[in-house]
Amino acid sequence: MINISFPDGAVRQYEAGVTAMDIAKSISEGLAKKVLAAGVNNQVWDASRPITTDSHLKLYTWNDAEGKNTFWHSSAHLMAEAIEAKFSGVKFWVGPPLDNGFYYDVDLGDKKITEEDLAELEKKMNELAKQNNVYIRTEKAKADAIAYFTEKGDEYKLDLLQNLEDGNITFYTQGNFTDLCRGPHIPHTGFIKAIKLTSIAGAFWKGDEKNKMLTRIYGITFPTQKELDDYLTMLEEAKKRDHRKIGKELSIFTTNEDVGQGLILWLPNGTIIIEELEKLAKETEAAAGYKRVVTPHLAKENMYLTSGHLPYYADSMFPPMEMDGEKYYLKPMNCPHHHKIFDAEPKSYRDLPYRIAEYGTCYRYEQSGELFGLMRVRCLHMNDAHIYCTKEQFAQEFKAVNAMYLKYFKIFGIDKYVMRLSLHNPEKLGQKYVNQPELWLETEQMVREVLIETGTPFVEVQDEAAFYGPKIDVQIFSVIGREFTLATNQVDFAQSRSFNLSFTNQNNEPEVPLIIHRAPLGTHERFIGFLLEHYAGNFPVWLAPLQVKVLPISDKFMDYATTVKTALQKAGVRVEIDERQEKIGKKIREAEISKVPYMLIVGEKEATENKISVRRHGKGDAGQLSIDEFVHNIAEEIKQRKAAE
RNA sequence: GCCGUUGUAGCUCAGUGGUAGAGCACUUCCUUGGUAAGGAAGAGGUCGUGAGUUCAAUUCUCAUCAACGGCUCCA
Repeated sequence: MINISFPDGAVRQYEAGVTAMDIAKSISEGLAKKVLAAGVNNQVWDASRPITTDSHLKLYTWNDAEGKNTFWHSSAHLMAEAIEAKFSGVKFWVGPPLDNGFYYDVDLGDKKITEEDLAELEKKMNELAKQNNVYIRTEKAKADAIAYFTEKGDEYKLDLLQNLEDGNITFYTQGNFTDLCRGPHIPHTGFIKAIKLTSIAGAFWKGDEKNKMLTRIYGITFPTQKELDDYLTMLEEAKKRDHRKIGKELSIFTTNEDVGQGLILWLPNGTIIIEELEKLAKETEAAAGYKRVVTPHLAKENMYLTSGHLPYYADSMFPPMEMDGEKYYLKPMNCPHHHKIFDAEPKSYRDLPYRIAEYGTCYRYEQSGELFGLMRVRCLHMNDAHIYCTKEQFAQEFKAVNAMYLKYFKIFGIDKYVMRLSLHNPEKLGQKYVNQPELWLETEQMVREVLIETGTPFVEVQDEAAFYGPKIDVQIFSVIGREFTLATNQVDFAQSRSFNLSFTNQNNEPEVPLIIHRAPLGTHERFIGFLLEHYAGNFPVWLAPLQVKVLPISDKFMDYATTVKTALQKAGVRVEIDERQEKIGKKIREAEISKVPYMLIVGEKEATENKISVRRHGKGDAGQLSIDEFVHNIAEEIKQRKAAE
């Protein structure tokens, strides 16, 4: 007999060789029907795997991440079985679970899979799932496994085997499909009741673009049809918030083939948002002691050799323009220009921290396949600034920048983000990162300490630093789940040396400053793209391109509507009158659809009483106010940059 | 850049080897209406672009441009 202890502290005795499934059954049949996997001494096991020693046991169901992962991993195997049944001779790479669903990378050889095939594969999967085939775990010696896949001619699984230790090699079989797999798996395929194969995509083998491209098939499965339906509905809802869709509906931006890929044309509505953001940034930066500068979009080759951009960043730069025997580059970042400004006049320690800010226009050659609406573009406007400071001043300056983020995030109500400490990769020193190993470690530690000291939760990620130093990135997710860096706060120990920047310290000696690169509002492009999704187009009043729409009941009240409009315009409010000969219901409907925060309905009643009837977007009738009251209220709401409700 | 899909009116989308349709938007007229769509008429597209096959191409083929889903890469 062995002792099995449960999360609640209970300990019960079972025969050695008992499975988690047996134990679940001994508790209740209902529970047994839901168990997908087991946690045995903090390892995830098959619920059907015999337990032979005293153990801690957790039972995982669909409600646990471990349960879902196992479910989706098993679903990947089920899909593989269906693929093998339909396409003979395919080879499989890996099929892991994802946050939502799973994929399998396959080499289809000469064959091709199309969207139409997905429906057939789903059908086959459903058929196989209904057979309640159990997932059978077997162990093999490495030599046997190698022999097995050599005979099969499966170079992918042989490659996987290379990195596995002998004695731990497991296979799983369900129905007619056997795969090299660490597991674990759900008890049988019958748990999988609802299946949707979502897309086909190419994926480089091992994620290396030099390797062959495999076919990746994505899918998602659920224990019930309802959950699948809910998931698909949720996806549809998310698509409605997509900034590309809302951006078009609200006339925020457009693109044009003749202008070029990734080059955004900001329409008047989008430009209003840009100007409001710049106003906020300029106020905030002025208060924080930044000075503003303006620099050109171009610079000569030599500067980018000095800065390190050409050695480390050339792939992201547009090719040079030649003029009078000189090569000129469009700037991918503002920093080199700013360094020249720092260097334009001698600096003493009294001038530091020297903070210069610019809404700089940068051009980056992003590969065509990476462009994505406003989130990934080739011409971007950065909320940029550089702080030149001493080592002693660094922590305080860096903290002040972090505080600035948080202040902005509060204004915008941004609360779903991940702070990422982005570190270098020592293996890529000299290629992707400047070759100064000690300075990397030293500055990374400085940044880490600032984060710890301020109690900011963060994750550390290797190989995400800038070429000139470590950084903190604020990661956000688009509605369709893509991750982006929204804001960034970076240390640069490299460029001040390469540019020979110095200041005179208190001992009358030259000293090299540290540089902080920071962009709390990121770029206009990405920030507004994010905001469109964040607010689903329902901007707070201060940001809304049109803040008030006056809706006359009929054109008899056009004069009064004009009086109202004029009063608002005088207070700096963005206001229009709907002058069309339409019924009020239609005017309201269209104002609602265009997401104008305030609709003011004016007719007989209002005109005689010198009032307006207020309707708040998304909320409906908000009662009557005098013109003066309303003007005062909205002016205050705008001034305070009140959050969207 | 790579793999795959797509490209028809301002928008959303039908459709066809014999030079195109719907709804909404737009224009005009009627209507002057009180909190999410009043009625009628009209205008609008050489079907992304270029070549090829064909008596004939928007439809088939190829190339190219762009968008979308991923991969790789990154604010």
